Parts: sequence; structure tokens; C-alpha cells
Amino acid sequence: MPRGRAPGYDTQREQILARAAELFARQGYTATSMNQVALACGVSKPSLYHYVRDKYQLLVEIAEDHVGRLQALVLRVQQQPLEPQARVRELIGSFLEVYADAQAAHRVLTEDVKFLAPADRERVLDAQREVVTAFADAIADIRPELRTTDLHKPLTMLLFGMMNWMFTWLQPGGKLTHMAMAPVVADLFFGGLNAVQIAEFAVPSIVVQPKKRRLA
Amino acid sequence: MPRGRAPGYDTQREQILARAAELFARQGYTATSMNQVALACGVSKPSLYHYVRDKYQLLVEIAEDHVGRLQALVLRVQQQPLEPQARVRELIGSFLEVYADAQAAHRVLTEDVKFLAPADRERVLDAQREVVTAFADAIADIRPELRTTDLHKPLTMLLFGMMNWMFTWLQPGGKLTHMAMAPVVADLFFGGLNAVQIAEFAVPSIVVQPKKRRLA
DNA sequence: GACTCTACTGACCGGTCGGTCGAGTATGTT
DNA sequence: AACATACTCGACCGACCGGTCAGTAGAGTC
Repeated sequence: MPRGRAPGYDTQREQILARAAELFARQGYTATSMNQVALACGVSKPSLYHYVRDKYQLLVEIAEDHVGRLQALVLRVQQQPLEPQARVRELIGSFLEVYADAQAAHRVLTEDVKFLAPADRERVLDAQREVVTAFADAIADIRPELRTTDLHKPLTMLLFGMMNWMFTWLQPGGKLTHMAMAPVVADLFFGGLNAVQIAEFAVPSIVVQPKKRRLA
Repeated sequence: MPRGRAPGYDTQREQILARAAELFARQGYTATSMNQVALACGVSKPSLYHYVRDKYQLLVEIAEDHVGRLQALVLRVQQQPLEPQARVRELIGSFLEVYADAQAAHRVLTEDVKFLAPADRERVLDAQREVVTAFADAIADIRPELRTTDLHKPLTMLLFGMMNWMFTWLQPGGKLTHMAMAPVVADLFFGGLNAVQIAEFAVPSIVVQPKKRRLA
């Protein structure tokens, strides 16, 4: 047993994932070639394949790593003893913190999932759904009537929309940071949460409502 | 001058743009091949090139067509005599209406602009910025203090985030429609707009504020 | 020093890409 | 009828893709 892995192996590997995530985020998964990844990492293409099985595995690992980070964050916040509103505030803050620290991976997660094979995609999306559900539950603790309406998940998704869309307009080097936006997002969402008219989206519990099928 | 264009030329061309937009929206621009486009249109690849100069032009036209639609919508609403809040409400409703009718193009506009050449990209983004500015102006008419803060554009972008993110969770065939979400988005945003703490983001007008530079 | 396995590479592979060529046919104008 | 062009297509092109091969350099073990 003459030799083990070099000590720098894992470091190198992580750097490759990071560089690849940046390229994927900037150009998209399909528009990024393995030659580019190799170049960005300062190694030859065969060397690149020494650390990574194939291009697809890069995508899978980037996506799973990041969604794992989100799950961990949610778990961390859930274990804290917090008032309903403070909990959602904390979720938003932590989410944007992770987002800010891993912008490339976050963008890959949201934009390139479609290139995952069905099995992998479902696994990643399931994890993502867990995160969304955690947010939705925390939100419902603020305004419990939501649970009996069709707006529970949609409202939660509007919150995610605000956060996930930031990559389009929030410059990493700019004056305004992700963290500075956290309280703004929270205030806006809490303020709006109580203003939304819920009644007409109520889900009938016992009474069967008349079906209003579309023609097609 | 022996022959003009066939009567079906423009129809065929529009259908090609529409099919291409669908494919681009589903798979992304780079991941979509011209063979696929041709197949989806029921013609051979050379025939496809009879109607379109090249793949890139498809992208440009889809993006410009759609951003043009958004500009037209904004202009239409601006010409109506409306109270500030009603105007923003109308903007949101019209935006989601256009969005619902051209989901594929909208997604191409937001996801594939990065593949446009700098000149084209700037032109499209300028048009997009005009739309954003129109929203921002209408919003500032509701809460004028916003104009003197750094939050004016960010808050506007949070609104766009809510709307533009819908493609990730709002199924086209589902029970909930884009139009049904319009009042929900509006209520949420208006409710939140007054709840956001603005003071700390105030822009100093004369007094020079102490610079708080980051180290790196 | 002999051996083994890691780390790394230039050259190359099959395949697909965007796009074109040349030819055939339908269709309107004269 | 004669002609010019619109329209359509199978076959093909060079470039580049993801990925591999055969081979070198050298660190670690014995």
C-alpha cells in the first residue's frame, strides 16, 4: 500500500466545485465546457477528471451541497426557542446569509436543476420542498387562518420570490448587501401578510363546492 | 418581379418563434439545438433557416418582442387616470396578464439575456429598466419618502421578485392562476410598503456621511 | 533500488453542434 | 410557355463538445 491521497486532494476538489459553480452560475450549466472549468482551475482537462467523475457529477454535487446547507439552516432555526414572528425573521436572515456566502451555488440550484436526471432532480427538489415547508409552517404560526386557505403555499413562495430574485439586481460588490435587505424583506412580508385578503381563497371543509371545470 | 412571399410566411415565422421560446424556456437557450426547434416546428433544418437567420436571432427576437410587450403595457397604464395605489395595482395586474399569456417568452427574457451580445443585451436591459422605473415611479407616488432613500429601487425589485419567481411554482394548468394572484401580490406589497422601516436607509442630502468602507 | 499508486498531461475519439450546399419542386408574374 | 423566386430537403461541413488513452514524473512504502 505504497501511497495515499495527497493532503491537498480535498482542497483541490472543493476549489474545483467552487469554480465550476461560479462558471455555471454565470453562463449556465450547458453553456459551460469542461475545458473552461479546467482552465479556471489551472489544470488540464484529464486532471480535472481525476477529481471529478464527469460534468454531470459537478452539477449534482453543487446542487446537493447547497440544498443541504439550506436544510441545515432551517433545522438550526427550528431548534431555537423563538416567537412566531421572530422565527420567520430569523429564517429570512439566515437564508440570506447562506445565500450571500454561496451565491453561485444558490443560482445553480435555482436555475440548473432542470438538467438533473429525474431521480436526482426529485431528490434535490424534495429537499428544497422541505425548506419551503419549514418556512410555510413558521409563517402559518403568525397567521393561522392561512392553513385553511389555498394561499398558504403561494404566499410562502412570494417570500421566496423576493429573496431568490435578488441575484438579478443585488450586486455582490455594491453598497447594499444581502444581510441589510433581510429586515426589509421581513418587514415588507409581515406588513403585507396581515393585509392580504384571505377569505375568498378559503378551502371548504365539509360542504362540497360546485365544480367549476374548465372546458378543455 | 416574379413572386412574393407566401401568405403563410409570417404565420409560420411567428409559430417558429413561439415554439423556440417554449423550448428555450424549458431547456435553456444553449441546451436547445436547432434540430429540436426544426423538429418541434415540423420542418427540416434548412427550412427553418429559410425563416430565421440563425439561432441567435431567435433569442434576440423573442427577448425584444416580449420586452416590447412589457413596455407597451406600462405605457397603456400610465395613460390611464388613476390614483397612485390603483395605478400600481393596475400595473401588477397587467404585468401578470402579459406574463400569463407569454410565459415562455417571459422566462427566456429573464433567464437567457446573458447569452445576448453586449450591444443587444444592453438594449434589452435598457428597455427592461424603463419598465422597472415606471413601476418604481408609481410606487413612489404611494409613499413619497421612498425617493430620498436607498430602498426605492430595492423595494421595487422585491415586487418584481414576487412576480417573476412565479414560474417556479405556479403550474400553467393548475387551479391558481396568474390573474388570481394579482390582488394577492398587490395586497401583500401595499401592506408591506407601509411597514418597512425606511429611516436608516435615508440618503443624506447635504451632510456628508462618514464613510464606512469595507476592508478588502 | 524496486515497486506502486497518485497526480498530471498532450493527443485523440466518437458524436453533436450551428450552419450551408446544391438540387428539386411549387407558385406567382410576364 | 418561360422564367424567377419561394420554399423544402438530404447530405454534408468545420468546430467544438464530453470524455478517454497511453504515458510521464515523482512521492511514499518496502
